[in-house]
Amino acid sequence: MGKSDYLGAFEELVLLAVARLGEDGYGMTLRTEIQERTGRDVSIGSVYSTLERLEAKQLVVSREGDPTPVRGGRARRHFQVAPDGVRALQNSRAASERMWEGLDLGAADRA
Amino acid sequence: MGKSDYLGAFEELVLLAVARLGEDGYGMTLRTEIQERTGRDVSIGSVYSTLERLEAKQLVVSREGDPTPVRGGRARRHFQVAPDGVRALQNSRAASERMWEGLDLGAADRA
DNA sequence: TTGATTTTTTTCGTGTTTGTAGAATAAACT
DNA sequence: AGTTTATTCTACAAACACGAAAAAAATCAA
Repeated sequence: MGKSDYLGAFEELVLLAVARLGEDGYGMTLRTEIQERTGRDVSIGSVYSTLERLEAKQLVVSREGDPTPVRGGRARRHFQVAPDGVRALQNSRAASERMWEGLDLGAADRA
Repeated sequence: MGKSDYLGAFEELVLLAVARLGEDGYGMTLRTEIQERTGRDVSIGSVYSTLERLEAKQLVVSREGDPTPVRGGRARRHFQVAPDGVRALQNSRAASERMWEGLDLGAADRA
């Protein structure tokens, strides 16, 4: 029942952003990374709830950021990809590649 | 509000399968195409409800199959990718490529 | 030739998971 | 206290998933 290990579309985006930003990624920067790369407008709430789901599935791990930076604002929560997250991304990419392999979209359209 | 033109993960899979099979694709064959390419077990109900959603969004079009083949069974409903569907796939691929671009998953993991 | 049976495919009904957004809250600095 | 930066909460919509049920076409049996 609905319990599948496959990534949702937005989950994959967030997970990729986490992977890209390495140890420094956190809610705010993950959001802009996605926005800049995809041109898509992303609400911060979506990012956080997705991060929570990814962490529940053990695809990412988080840690509290240093609470002593020279700036205002609450401490950051940094995210990193967990081993299962790497695998999930690899699988997802492999499946996608197989589906795109040799496909000519023009032909599909013309037919 | 929740109204986005972005493809869901499974929607993209189904749309790609439709594109691959050209004019001959219909529920059953689309299902096996996805299964064979991705190794993922797909329920027929999911395929159909997704096809309906895609058609409502005008990403695919369907037509009744010839009801005179030499075999039992109900007539087929064939699907083809519509112009908007082609665009949706292109966009989705472009975004994905930008997110994967230059990413080293091993590095993300080691960090 | 009618109607029961088999085959193939689609439709329905229902429950779960993901996606989306914004308001509320928290924690740090000045 | 006020400002800034960031996360958590809440609520609802959309997407996904499954199996049972229904349809429609062919075949078989009398």
